[in-house]
Amino acid sequence: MQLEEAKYKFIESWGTLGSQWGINRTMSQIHALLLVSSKSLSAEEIMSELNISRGNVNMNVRALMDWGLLTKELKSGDRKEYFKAGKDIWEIARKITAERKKREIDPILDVLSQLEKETIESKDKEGLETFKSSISELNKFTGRANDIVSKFIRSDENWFYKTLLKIIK
Amino acid sequence: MQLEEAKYKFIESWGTLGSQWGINRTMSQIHALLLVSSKSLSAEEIMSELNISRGNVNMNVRALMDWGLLTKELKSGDRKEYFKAGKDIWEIARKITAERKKREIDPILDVLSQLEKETIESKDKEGLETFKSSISELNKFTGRANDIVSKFIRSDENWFYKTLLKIIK
DNA sequence: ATAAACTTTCAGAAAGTATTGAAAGTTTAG
DNA sequence: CTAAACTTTCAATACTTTCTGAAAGTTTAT
Repeated sequence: MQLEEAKYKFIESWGTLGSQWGINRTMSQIHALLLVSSKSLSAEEIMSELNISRGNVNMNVRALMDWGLLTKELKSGDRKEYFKAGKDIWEIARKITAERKKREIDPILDVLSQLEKETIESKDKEGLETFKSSISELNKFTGRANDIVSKFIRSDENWFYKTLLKIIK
Repeated sequence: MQLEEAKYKFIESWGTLGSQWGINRTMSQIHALLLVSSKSLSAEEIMSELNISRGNVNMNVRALMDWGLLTKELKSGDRKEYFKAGKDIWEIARKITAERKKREIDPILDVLSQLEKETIESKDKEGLETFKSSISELNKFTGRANDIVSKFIRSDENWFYKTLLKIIK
């Protein structure tokens, strides 16, 4: 298989994965492209590699920089901006996790804790009890999940390996 | 706050969470509704609680049953079908995890392992090396994540608590 | 057997998201 | 200063996903 074909396959799959995760397809594809590329690429090059418009490249490259997954690189004697992806998978994983925690876990935890504090009234005693206990269970679970995730975000690779050993036992 | 209002808030947030996860909003809302409900509900009741159509209820209730999150219940002397959500959060988490692993991790692992086995050719030696090492790192990482997830899916609540203690230390 | 009570299906409509491309904005070299 | 080289923005458009509702299908009681 030729390198170009292999890259294409990978970019394709990574894009699909991203879209299942609520991350836009193009954003994942740009990330994938830069992840397996040995050199940084200009907007122009990304456009032609992925057959997408200038505007689309610009938007998604900015989003990827917000996530901390891409950095700009300026080459001397060239006015173009070049983009480069960090290659450390653990760091990538931590950054994606951090961003997703912020978007997904934090808001639901807010709602759950707020609902748990709230005094809720109802004539339907059984319904009230079910509601309260469901919310309380969910809150407990989500809180724990959040603790693990937070720990992971702050961790280094080494910690992860050690923990992994403990888990797999 | 009245129970109805609290329920509505919860259903709303849960639906939003779901849609960020690539799970359809209505599906998450139906699940949320049944999760905090003390009694099982008919299609009719779900329709009017969530203001959605008969067809929509039917489709999503079936999807939820496929995920193993809902069960049908038949009441004697009544021809309607009633639906009921499992209340055990750990079990819910395991089921959702299993379903997502199947949809998300397994396919990408397939692609990654296939690409890693493949003999890839290119004149661009540096590009080739970067590609191979990225794929290999990703494959290692994804494989490990998969092991943890698989373990979790097969685990019971007890195992989870113990592991959690080890992780948090 | 059949009609009432219910469930399922699915084509078209509506809603939600992503993409384009051209115009506006910015930076830099000379 | 200004023109060329680039980046950013955003309204219009294309694409994707979800939802509706009416028709078709199924089951059950009599």
